[in-house]
Amino acid sequence: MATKMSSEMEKKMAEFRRPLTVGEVAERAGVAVSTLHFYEAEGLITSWRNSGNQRRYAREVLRRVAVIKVAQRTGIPLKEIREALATLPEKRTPTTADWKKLSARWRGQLTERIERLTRLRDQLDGCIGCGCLSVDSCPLRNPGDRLGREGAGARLLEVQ
Amino acid sequence: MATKMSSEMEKKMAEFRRPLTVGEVAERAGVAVSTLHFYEAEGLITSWRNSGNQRRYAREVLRRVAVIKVAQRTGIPLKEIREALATLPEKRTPTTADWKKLSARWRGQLTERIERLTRLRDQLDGCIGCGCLSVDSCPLRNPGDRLGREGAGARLLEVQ
DNA sequence: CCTTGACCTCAAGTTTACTTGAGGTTCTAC
DNA sequence: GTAGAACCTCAAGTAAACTTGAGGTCAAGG
Repeated sequence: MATKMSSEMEKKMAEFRRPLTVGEVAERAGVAVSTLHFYEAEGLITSWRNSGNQRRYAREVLRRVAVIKVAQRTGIPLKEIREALATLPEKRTPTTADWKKLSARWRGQLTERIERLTRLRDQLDGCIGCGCLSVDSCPLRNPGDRLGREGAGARLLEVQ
Repeated sequence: MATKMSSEMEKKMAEFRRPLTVGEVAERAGVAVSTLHFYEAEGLITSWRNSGNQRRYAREVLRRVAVIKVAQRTGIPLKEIREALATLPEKRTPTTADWKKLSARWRGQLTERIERLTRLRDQLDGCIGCGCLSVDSCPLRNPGDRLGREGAGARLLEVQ
């Protein structure tokens, strides 16, 4: 009984397993076909070819592309994304735990970015108050009260 | 008595008024000389030339460059920065109020960016919880519960 | 005076993340 | 079996924000 199923059901399962074409992946993932070509060339995703040299994708690629997009939105460059993705197992389909690791890693970076921007906004608030961005007294100009003798005003800001 | 001053004092005032060379501006502003050339070509800063065709800058340029850097850190492209700077009065040296307007404008954009990133982080948190980034159920994949019929999953995210 | 460091211009190169185009092949549906 | 959509490769283009390089001028100190 458990091994029996309707031919309808079989069809659906076959459909679910069917590999995807670039066009399908592009549409479902919301990216251009050329982007998928590009990601493949950059080693971010993989595919195999059918007899006519056309790309075929496992459904997993959809999640991968989604992850790439999310990571990008957090401001992470593709290079780093590729490195992070490289930590995923190649043999088996990545598990929940695998994806969790990536999420956690990026969450940290995202938090850092948010904090940096928030600090900047607070300082900008102060500067609205004082109307300044003054060369001598503005925290945006002179973080940590270094009075720019070394002429590193703006640069120090970037580092912080 | 009020009109008298030592020659030392006079020297200092003269020094303070003295226009700056590119090299000086570069060092004090913490940017490369080539960057200043570039900013000038882009209409972000201005200078005049001495008899030997070398650039000379008013001290005000230091504040301008600082403002540019701050704006950039909030993620605003040079194009927009140029437009914002163009609202400053050309005749007189910008006042506190003038700079305030810019700060306020950018503060808004900065806040928006922070909020966007924070939302993203919250969603990522959810996804760490569910370990997913699942095609069907993850808010990062399907914002606003649109189930991607239109295949606009990831793209919609960008817009939001 | 003369050297040396600071400047000058203009063109071209760099990085990131893709897109566009040309020229040609494959697939699908009628 | 044929039209038209979808696919292929490879080179080149794009945008942002600068940097680098070549070839030449200017200025300040000894």
